[in-house]
Amino acid sequence: MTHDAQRSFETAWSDGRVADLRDALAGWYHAGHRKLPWREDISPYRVWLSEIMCQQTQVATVIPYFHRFLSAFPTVTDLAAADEQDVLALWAGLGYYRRCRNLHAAAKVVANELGGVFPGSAAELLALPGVGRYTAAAIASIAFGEVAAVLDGNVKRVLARLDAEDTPVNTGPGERLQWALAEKLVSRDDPASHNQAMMELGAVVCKPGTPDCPRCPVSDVCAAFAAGTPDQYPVKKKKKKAVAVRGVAAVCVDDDGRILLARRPDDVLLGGLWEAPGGPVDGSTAKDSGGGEDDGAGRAALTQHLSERLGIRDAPGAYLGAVTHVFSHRRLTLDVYQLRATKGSSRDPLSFYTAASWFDASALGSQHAPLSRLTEKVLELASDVQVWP
DNA sequence: AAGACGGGGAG
DNA sequence: CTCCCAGTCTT
Repeated sequence: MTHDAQRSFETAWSDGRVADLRDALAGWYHAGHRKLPWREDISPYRVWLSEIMCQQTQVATVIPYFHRFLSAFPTVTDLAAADEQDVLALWAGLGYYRRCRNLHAAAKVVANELGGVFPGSAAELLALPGVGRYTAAAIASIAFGEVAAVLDGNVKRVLARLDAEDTPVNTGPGERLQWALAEKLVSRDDPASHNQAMMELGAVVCKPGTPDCPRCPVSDVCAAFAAGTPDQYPVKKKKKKAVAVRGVAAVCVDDDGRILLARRPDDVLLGGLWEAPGGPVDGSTAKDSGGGEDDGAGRAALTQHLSERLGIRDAPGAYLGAVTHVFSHRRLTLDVYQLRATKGSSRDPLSFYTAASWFDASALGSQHAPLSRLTEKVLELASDVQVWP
């Protein structure tokens, strides 16, 4: 932060204002808060699992996944011993699949190198894969009572409004300013409740758009409320829009109703998941990359991908239609073709996929093959046009 | 500093 | 449509 920002920051947060904030926040939180599964039977394992799942994911989305994981893997040792494909299959649909592989890797570290006991400090937790500054502080404070501040999307919004901060929160200077303020404000007596209260406040009162200031316990120490401009915070630098891209995929079903799927490599989009084989169509880099129709470019790209990636040299058959899917940084139009089953087409070494296998199409969900929502859309399209019964 | 990385909910 | 969500990692 700049020297001026540092000085105004110190001036703005007198000991009295800090104490008022902590007390009002604690009183509000203890008077009633959401009952969340990971707030009961607190253990490092449960807190860690919930924090990883909650990264960039809404609480309501996480809850059913949290229950399924705990049921399948009651302890970190159980998780460490599981097959990674089975862990991914339970994670399927939650997104950001790197989180899942990091989760599994961290479980192995804890189980195999640390005797099944989680590190007891934020500094040590930070060394686990998938655990950054936020998550390390969350686990350390909630599970171990360490005085370590958290800064997530909720807290950023709360702090930006408390200080009417004009520095964009999604920039280096803005982040440094906010971490410093969060560390200054965190309660020395009960950091676990303080951190959860800050996030709870952001989630249920100090919401994006129009906050519910009349119900806010800390409005009397809030600069944005005093100025009547809470809706103007947090200030953010605009993100770039997702660019449109085009792809092709083949639905290949044999006479026994089994479908050919291939597993994507780890270090790519949707890494480790299975899909109907295909790949990108290198179109013009113009705004509209085309797609959504049966054309020569799509057929040529699919023919090449099937040959290079799987050693399949048959040409695509009927055009089944298109599915669209939006990622955070890509807007994909995927053209789907049928492919005549070619049993025993000898397979060259896989160049992109890490595996290829036939799956019983009527029981895909129970075969431990993790599928993305995109692939589910492809299978749904094929089912709609009755590629298989 | 900027981009990659999913999917769904809310307005 | 847009924005956002109990962020982390790589380049």
